[in-house]
Amino acid sequence: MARTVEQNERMRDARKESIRNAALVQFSKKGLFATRIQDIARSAGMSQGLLYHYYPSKDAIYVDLIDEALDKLMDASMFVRDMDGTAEEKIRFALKELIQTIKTNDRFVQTTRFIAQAINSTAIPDEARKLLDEKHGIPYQIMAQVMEAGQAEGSVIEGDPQALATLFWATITGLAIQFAVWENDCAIPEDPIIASMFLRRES
Amino acid sequence: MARTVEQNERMRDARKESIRNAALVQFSKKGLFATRIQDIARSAGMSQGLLYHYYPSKDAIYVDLIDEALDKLMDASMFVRDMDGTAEEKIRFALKELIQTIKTNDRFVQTTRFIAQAINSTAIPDEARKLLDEKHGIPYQIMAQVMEAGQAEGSVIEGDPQALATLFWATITGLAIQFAVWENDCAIPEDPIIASMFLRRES
DNA sequence: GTCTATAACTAGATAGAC
DNA sequence: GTCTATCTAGTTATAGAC
Repeated sequence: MARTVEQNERMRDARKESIRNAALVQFSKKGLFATRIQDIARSAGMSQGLLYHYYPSKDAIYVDLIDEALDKLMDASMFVRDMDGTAEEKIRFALKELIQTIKTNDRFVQTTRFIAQAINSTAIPDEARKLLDEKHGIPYQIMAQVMEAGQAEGSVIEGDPQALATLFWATITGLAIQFAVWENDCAIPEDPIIASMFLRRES
Repeated sequence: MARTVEQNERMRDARKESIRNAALVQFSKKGLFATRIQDIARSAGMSQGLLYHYYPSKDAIYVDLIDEALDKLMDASMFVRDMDGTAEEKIRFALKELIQTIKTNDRFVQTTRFIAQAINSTAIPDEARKLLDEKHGIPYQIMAQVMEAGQAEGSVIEGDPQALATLFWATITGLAIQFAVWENDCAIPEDPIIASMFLRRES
């Protein structure tokens, strides 16, 4: 009996994940309000009514997705911060990975687009706003720390580390949106070009 | 009598503009769907019913705003392209102006935020999509031309001019969104830092 | 021109059959 | 668990009084 219960749990989780997958695609393209609960249900292969057996409301799906997305972003930032190597290496590595991911990973692009929309909108659930306020600054702070370390080691240009971190993430976000919208019809720049913004010239 | 008619026309235009102003603020914060026609009417100091004497629908306001915004963006781009000076000077000038405008001009930031939302959404009126498809590429093309000229004159780094133009606008858009969201609580980088992405080092 | 009241519609959420 | 049918709230757009 215990096994069946456990299996049911797994089935239920899988179903919830397929709802989240469908919702992420819709939300990232259209935002919270323009996405109808019916669109999500259809796209997840179930009726509208059934969706409510897994999530109590549209907002709840949205909040779940925001939470997941922010956690991934934080984890990636912390990975970069804690990796071995110089600050310059960290910056180069992060940019290379991020640009590569933009080019190849649909899910990442959807997530970035989704977060960009959420940040850029005041019309999101209170709980989502709370999570954004709590967590979204962390990748900025981490990147500011890396920039500061780079300045100490002499590889990063002078200037406010916060401003450099803002520039870093603004550029990545901007590129991810461009790519999401224009798909293959969009020339993505090479990552060393972006890195050259932050790094001192070597002779 | 002709005078009164003319005055009425002016009054009417002024009223329409106050509607557009109110709508731009709302749309830029919340997007098309989450903005209620009542919000716009209230913010423009009139009843919901009266608004329909000036605009036939919410979509019509939206399309008017998109058209206006894209035209301004195009004009600014063409101004930069047609100004005197080297490509390097044009790039430096454009970045300086754009960053300055982000810092001081609320209307510009709202407009950028509005366009960013429109581009990043599939849920906009068909006519707005048509205008975006027609006009939004033009600033990119113009900037690509400037980058190419800069490569010819030796001031701009090597690489696909299209990709450099994408990077240029992605960075500006990203920064405008950041600033719109975090207002004063956001360190905006100096424009020469951004320029250094595109320009060769001088010894 | 301006407002209030309302019609028509959409979409989120629920109920109940299977 | 799953669906269809329904309730209900909220919003766009219109009608009609002043």
